Amino acid sequence: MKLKSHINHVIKDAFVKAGIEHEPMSVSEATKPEFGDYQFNGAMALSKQLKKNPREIAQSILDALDLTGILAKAEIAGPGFINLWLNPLWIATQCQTAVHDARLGIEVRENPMKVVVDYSGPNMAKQMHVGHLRSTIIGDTLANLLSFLGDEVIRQNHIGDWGTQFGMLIAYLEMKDEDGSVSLKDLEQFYKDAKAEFDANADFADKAREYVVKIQSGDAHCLQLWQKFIDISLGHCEEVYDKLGVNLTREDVRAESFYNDALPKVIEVLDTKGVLTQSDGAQCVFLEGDEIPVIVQKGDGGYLYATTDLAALWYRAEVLGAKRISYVVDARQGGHFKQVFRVAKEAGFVSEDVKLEHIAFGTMMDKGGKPFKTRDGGTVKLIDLLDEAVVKARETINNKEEYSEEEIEVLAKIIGIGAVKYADLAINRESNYIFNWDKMLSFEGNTSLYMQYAYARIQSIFRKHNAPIEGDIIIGDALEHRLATMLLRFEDVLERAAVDASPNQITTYLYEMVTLFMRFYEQNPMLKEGVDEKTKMSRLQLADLTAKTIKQGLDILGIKVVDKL
RNA sequence: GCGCUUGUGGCUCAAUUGGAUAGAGCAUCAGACUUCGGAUCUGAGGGUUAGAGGUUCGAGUCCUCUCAGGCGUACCA
Repeated sequence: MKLKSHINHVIKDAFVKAGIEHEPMSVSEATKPEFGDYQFNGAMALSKQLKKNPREIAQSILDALDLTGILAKAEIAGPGFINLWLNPLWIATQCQTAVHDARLGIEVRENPMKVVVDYSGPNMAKQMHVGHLRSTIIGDTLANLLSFLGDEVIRQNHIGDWGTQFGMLIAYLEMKDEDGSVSLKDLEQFYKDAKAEFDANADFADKAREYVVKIQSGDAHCLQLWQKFIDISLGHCEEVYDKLGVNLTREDVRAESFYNDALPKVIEVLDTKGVLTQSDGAQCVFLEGDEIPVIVQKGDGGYLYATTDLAALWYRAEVLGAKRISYVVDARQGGHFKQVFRVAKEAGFVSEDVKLEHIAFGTMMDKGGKPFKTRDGGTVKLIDLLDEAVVKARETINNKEEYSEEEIEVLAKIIGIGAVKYADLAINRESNYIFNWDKMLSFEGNTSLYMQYAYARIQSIFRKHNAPIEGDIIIGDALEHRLATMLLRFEDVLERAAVDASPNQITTYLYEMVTLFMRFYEQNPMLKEGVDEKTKMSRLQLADLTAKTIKQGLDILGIKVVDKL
């Protein structure tokens, strides 16, 4: 239900009827229940242009307003606000439709867009660490969201599988002379060992350097070793994706190496366009207003990540045909993307109508506000963090005796992983994020468990009711009115979150909606004695729509729900 | 130095993109239980939105300056 847009239409009609030729601004949700459900603030903005008192303008809009359909009441307040009340009958009908619809009344986009979402992007030489968490889950949420709304989403995992370090790594893998399944269990250790060998053994170091060249020139033996290494390393990532419940597969991988052959072509195109400048031996693109150039080829002929990114942009725009390309990458790379995007457009790798965006996010911090590290100062492996989350989640489960060991295992996974994801997605992605176990595993406040609890409670009511639910939704009191309106806002919230690529708009909405439900639930009994059948059925359906909205919302965030906690 | 970015109750975060009296949770204090699962709900106190100017009907939000933090800053990604 595009609620806002429906109300905007009513306003627009009033504008036409009142003879106001300006395009009305959009209505917004009322800031307080006393001010109705929605408010229109456009009268003040128009007052200068029309050279009229804002209250007079508001009055003329009000006089022309159709109060027979969506809207039931409208009032002028303050300097010229128009407060709008929705028609309870209309709300009820819409909720009724939504609760019986698999998509909860949310339309599939009429004009789907082809969108590339670039996220996760682990380095194959290392194990995934906490720094990859945010990119992976924010990107996955964005992809889920756009795809739910009807866009054609192409997930891209731009893994780092190319570069000088791989010469050393495969030379070491060869030296170990085994299939890698043992030695590559811990990539961190493997890297350290290889480096130690590199520093201590001159022959090995020579071989490592030789292997770098050999991989790049397509030597079969070295490529085979390299492939084996990448397969095992990627397998580690997939284990993490699996635990996280992230929708990334091998088909989504377009590694750095994938663009290798296109790199000379990138330079050639830049040269043809005449934007290439040689500076200190390197091939550079100088952008107007920027002091630092984009270096696309090193003095020794090697290519850089800007070159690969340009090739990737070309591939995504021209081959894949994307009209929106979203990079979910750490905010610290803002400068890099700003430059690369400019070069891509100026050199024509990407046409003007393609939207390029850097979905930046802040760094993960510990409780003290410092970068998140292990006790001895090392990076925290993502897999360890997730395993710890499951262990901690298990501790929060009450009444363990009611469940089998297997059930507890499943529950702990859903709760633990869900908590980690929700806590991250619930804050504005651009600010730094303070990681706090106690907070994320709490049942209070804007946490995944509060949502889970509400969901489970509703399911519990249905188990108890255990009979068909029929009849109409009837908006009985102010609280039901607010809850129903809130439920109908879901699509507007999703649309907005999609435009801004900000998952926290979804979590904020879910939290407010669930809070409203909890209040409704305290005040409006369903199965208790003395509730007449019609009211009971109506309330059960509101509860049902609430549960379905929670489930759908969490599903977009990549979080599962459970019927029993 | 230059550039980007952030600054909101003790703490962690919101604020519908310029709208009404800046909202939540935690913590503190006070209430509601023979519970449709109290892992809940109700209420109270706590704010000059870092500071100073400006723009306008209206500013946490936009502009300028100051202060404080974070990040980036030529051949790593």
